Amino acid sequence: MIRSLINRSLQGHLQALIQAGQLPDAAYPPMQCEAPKQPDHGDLAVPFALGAARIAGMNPRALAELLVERLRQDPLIASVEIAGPGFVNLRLSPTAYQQALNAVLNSAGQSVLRDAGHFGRPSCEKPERINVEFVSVNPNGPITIGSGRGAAYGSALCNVLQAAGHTVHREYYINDGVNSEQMRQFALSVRALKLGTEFPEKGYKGDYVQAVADQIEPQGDPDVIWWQQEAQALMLQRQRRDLETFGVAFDTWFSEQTLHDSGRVQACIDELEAKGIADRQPVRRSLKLGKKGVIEDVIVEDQPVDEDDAAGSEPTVWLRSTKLGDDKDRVLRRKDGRLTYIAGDVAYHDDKFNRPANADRLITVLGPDHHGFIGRLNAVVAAMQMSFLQQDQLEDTTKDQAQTGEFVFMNLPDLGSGGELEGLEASAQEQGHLFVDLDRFLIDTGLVKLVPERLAKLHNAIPVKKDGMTLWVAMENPKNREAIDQIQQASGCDVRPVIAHPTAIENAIRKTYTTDSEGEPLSEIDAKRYVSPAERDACQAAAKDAESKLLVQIYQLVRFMKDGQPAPMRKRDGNIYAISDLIEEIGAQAAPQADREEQVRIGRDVARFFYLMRHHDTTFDFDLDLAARQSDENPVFYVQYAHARIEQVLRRAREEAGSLYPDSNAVNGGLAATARDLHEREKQLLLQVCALPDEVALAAEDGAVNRLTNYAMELARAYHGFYDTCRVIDTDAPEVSQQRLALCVAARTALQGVLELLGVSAPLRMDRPAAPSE
RNA sequence: GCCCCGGUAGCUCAGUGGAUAGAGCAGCGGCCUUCUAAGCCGUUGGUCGGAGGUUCGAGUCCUCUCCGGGGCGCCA
Repeated sequence: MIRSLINRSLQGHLQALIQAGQLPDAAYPPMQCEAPKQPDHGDLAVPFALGAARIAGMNPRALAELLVERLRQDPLIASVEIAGPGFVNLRLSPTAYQQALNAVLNSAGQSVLRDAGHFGRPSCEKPERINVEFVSVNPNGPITIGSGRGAAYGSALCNVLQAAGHTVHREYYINDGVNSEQMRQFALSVRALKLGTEFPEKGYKGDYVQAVADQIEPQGDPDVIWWQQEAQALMLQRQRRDLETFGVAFDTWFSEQTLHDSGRVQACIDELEAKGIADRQPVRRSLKLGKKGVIEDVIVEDQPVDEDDAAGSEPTVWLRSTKLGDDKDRVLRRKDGRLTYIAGDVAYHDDKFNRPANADRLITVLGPDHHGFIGRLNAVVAAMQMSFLQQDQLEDTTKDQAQTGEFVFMNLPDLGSGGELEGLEASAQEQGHLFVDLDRFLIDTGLVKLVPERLAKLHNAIPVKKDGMTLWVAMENPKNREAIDQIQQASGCDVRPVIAHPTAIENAIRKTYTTDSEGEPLSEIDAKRYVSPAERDACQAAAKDAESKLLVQIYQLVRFMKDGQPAPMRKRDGNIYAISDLIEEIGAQAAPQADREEQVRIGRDVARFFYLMRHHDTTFDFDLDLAARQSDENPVFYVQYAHARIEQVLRRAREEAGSLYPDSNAVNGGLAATARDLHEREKQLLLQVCALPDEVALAAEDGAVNRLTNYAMELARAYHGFYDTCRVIDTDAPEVSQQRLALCVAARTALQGVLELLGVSAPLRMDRPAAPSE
């Protein structure tokens, strides 16, 4: 935040130098400052001259000289010097610190999650609606300490994305499909325990199964499905409660079975077949991958057609996911008619994109055992988003289109601005086609791509005539009634929505109005999985597009360590280690004297913080002994203690020196009134406080939530250092005292902010642990 | 066979292409009659697994390689 203040100023200086002709006008990298590694290098360092020297054709030090000359006049900067090969090191003026501090104080008492004006929220260049799915385990057991990592990571990721300015939807997918074998086994286990019938061979054991059985009261003799639904409902209840205790809440608990019940799954399979991306050919393709995912070969295996089955059953329906980059084709419907898990996934992802408040982007958080899912999920999204293929027809279209003269075009925002679009418009009009500019209709053009009638006809849509004209609208989301009505009203035409992949249509248009070749012919390997170059291009475009719409975040394994040894994931009594057990154990050991509620709070704080300490895509050892230790080594307490210390100081200030600290407004005003050179520790603390929005932005950018635990520790360190050196409450020096109180409030604001994002509490006080008796 | 992750101080790990690679713990030595010592300060400790390459500059990017951890091969 303080950096963006300076960065703005730096950019201004750069522009001024260019305008004054002191620097050649060229494409320089942005001039930005960074935190120097060594404190004696100043408050901030600007490495700009190093990178820009070559572009400007000057040596770095000479360029740095130019900068220094201007920077000396900047009121935010106290001193400047050139160091090393061409670094410009800055020391900030009291004014700069003051401005920064006041900006932070304005956020005191606010929530970084809910208050958009909070200083810790970076400015978001492109706010998106993001659906984040996480945890999503089968409802046949409690949330384990393994999935605990996904729960902690997913929930913190959501917080970070939200603070970064996005609209986040937290979602849990319930794998409650009635034809799931695992769930059937679970139901049978519960029934056996309840009725004393024979226990299934692959049954589920453990106290929690018994607990579920105890709660079920069967009337009459219900079937297995009934048992399954009862059992999973109860298990889900437990999961939900445990997750809540762990500080994890969802906006939507989405049931897989509802997709089957409503027929959506079957409808999606039909749609995929109509598109030509799924079929019933008795073959399966798989990709032979070499290093770096290069496709070395496509293996086509014939699938046996069993004569005996032929009578009553239908052929297997295959999703040709190899066309979309997955390493093998996937079964959507088995020949006995059962729908596969992936078939449900197709409908589920389709649903996520087609809700009233649909998502721009999906993030799915999965565990290490789901690593192989990335390719198939991407294929699933690509398949549903892509246009109807029917390869031979598509080829046809591109050849014949130019002669039909039956096009209606609408503005195609994806084609970009300027010449290219105007060129298309001109050539369309030359040939007597109508070009409709959506901007004139004031419609959200992001929803609408374009309308080539003949192409649309091939997409199985039915024409409607009005004044001899039909408007075919190719949309990414053809179920958006609101948008369709809007277009209908604005254009005065009948509107037919068509689902179509924008890139495929864009290519078709290009081919019609340019003399470009029809693309590279199929390579020998590609000929084994694609019918035509057009199909290849459409599939690859769809797969690439899917990659930008679905981000799969895989978190790596956690190893729990006890006494320096890996601890088993089961407890001694054979029960699964649940996240609730972990919370209770840590709480009980770390605070044996506290009441239960307090122990749960402590257990949750420690567990969450520990899970989040390492990058999610890295295996890490969860040190159970350290987690349960109530000492200086435990980083959670180190951070929380900093907050408790601040609270203590502020309490004391109110009690003992009320004149210094009548209310927070006075602290604010008192600070603005005075300017003095800050103590080195004060500067370090304030700089650290001001780094919060930068950290949030970086964490949101690549999902690296662990940055914030590091930040929290550094911030706490800065505060502890300040606290030990700088006396806050001092009635003999009221002005300094007030400034330091303000600094405390600022530090508290940042600490509360980062802890809120991590889902860890900020305690008002922490009593010293009793000294171990000798 | 392929994919993902890791290899940095004795241990656990930080380290957006930039200056002399940093913390914590462990070791050693200091600091409580002043806001909570769950704290602070000083100090010891390094061929960043190895080899090439990219460039003004590489722990960071690319290629190859060695050693660990995990995963995948119509089960969801």
